[in-house]
Amino acid sequence: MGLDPGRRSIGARRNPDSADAILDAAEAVLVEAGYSGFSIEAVARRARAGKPTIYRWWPSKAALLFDVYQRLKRVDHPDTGNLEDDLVGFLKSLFSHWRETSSGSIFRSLIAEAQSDATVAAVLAEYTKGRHAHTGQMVERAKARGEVAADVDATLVADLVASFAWTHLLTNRLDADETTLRRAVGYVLKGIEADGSVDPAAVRRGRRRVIGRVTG
Amino acid sequence: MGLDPGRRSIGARRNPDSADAILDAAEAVLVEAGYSGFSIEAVARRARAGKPTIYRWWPSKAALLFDVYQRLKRVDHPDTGNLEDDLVGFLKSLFSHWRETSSGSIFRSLIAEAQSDATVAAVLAEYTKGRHAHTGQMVERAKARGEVAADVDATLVADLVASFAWTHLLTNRLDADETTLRRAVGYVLKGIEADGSVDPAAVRRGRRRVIGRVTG
DNA sequence: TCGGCGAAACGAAACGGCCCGTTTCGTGCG
DNA sequence: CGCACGAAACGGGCCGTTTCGTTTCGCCGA
Repeated sequence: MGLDPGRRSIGARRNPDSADAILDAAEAVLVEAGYSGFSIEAVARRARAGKPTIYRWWPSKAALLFDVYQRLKRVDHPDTGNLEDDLVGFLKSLFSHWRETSSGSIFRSLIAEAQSDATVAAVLAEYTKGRHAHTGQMVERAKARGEVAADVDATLVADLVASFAWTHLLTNRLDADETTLRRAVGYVLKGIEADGSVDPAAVRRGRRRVIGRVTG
Repeated sequence: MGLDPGRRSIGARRNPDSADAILDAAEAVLVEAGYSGFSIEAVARRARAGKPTIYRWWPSKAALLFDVYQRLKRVDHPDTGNLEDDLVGFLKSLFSHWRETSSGSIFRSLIAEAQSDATVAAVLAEYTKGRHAHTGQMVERAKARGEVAADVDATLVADLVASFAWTHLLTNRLDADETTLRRAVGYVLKGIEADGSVDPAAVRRGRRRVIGRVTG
């Protein structure tokens, strides 16, 4: 990960469970006081630990955040044999995971931190790249089934779906119901014209009418 | 907006251009030092102004940020008569606007700030709600043209497109070329099965049946 | 028309408070 | 002994507020 390089290095004699206590405290502080109240000093106070101890194990606030986030393991998403169900299930469980554990707050904080710390941004970029690849596998499986065309950009589809999740996390809209999630995924997979109920002539008419009404 | 309530109130005698100088300084500090270097004291130093002057006019750092952002007017997007072109043009000009002015840095900072300040989050939510409505108008126009079904959720489409823009801003990926933007918009409008030659039977097999679509 | 007065906004400086990241010191344990 | 630890304190920065003396106008009476 690159954010906690020297951790558990060879020379380290011991680390009883103070590290775990610190991670516990960090999570608690983050949940109770929010990102604005999340400081190394606050974590140290809560863990009854010294600041130098924290700095010995984590080089930055973000590294600590990242470790806290990764402690909360995420459920792996089953292969339903159908891309839409795969993606809806993914969003559903991700939303509830973010809502019902402290993961949501922590990940929000990580994204915020990345906006003011380039090294965090780099780590976050690498992490999300991996996540996108993972989500993209759902599309790849659909390709293998012949469900979608082989030239579909799986990463881009993952990007669209993950982007939807990110902004809903960042703007306190994790309460979207399954119908909305399914509709959103449906748009990406089948488009908004999917059932062909639209008069093609009208569409063609609309496309030709390009002139005029510029400034809006 | 609610973030700068007393500004230019009746009793205010004058505000020569110190306010503008402060906004200029704020923008400059943000561009040169980034969000992490953006502090009221730094802005005051740069503007050769006193901190109380800044606090007299803006109640918080975020309010100042918001004013700086709104000073940079955005081009209104022309009606091309075609939804795909409307949305691609929207993304293209938004990306270049974020890339080539300081708007990108500022908006990133606003989003980050919203993660630790609830009042900022509320203002940002209202702002983006309005932006979504604006983007949704493109879909509504397409409905009026008969280009898309009348029961399409215009806000949700706007949400998908804007989410894509947000995450690309937040993860330093504003360099997407027009092909990628067009492909992303194409997925949302026409689905991922539209751009390739795929066996329709296989598609239908994988697809869930859509029932009861109401036509306009 | 003009001069002066006072209110309001200003720049500068300093306040207590919090947090940063680091250093020092005494303790406990292998 | 050697090392990790908790605790305390370091200088530095920014927070939001207060105080102080100055400047800039609007108002009003001469």
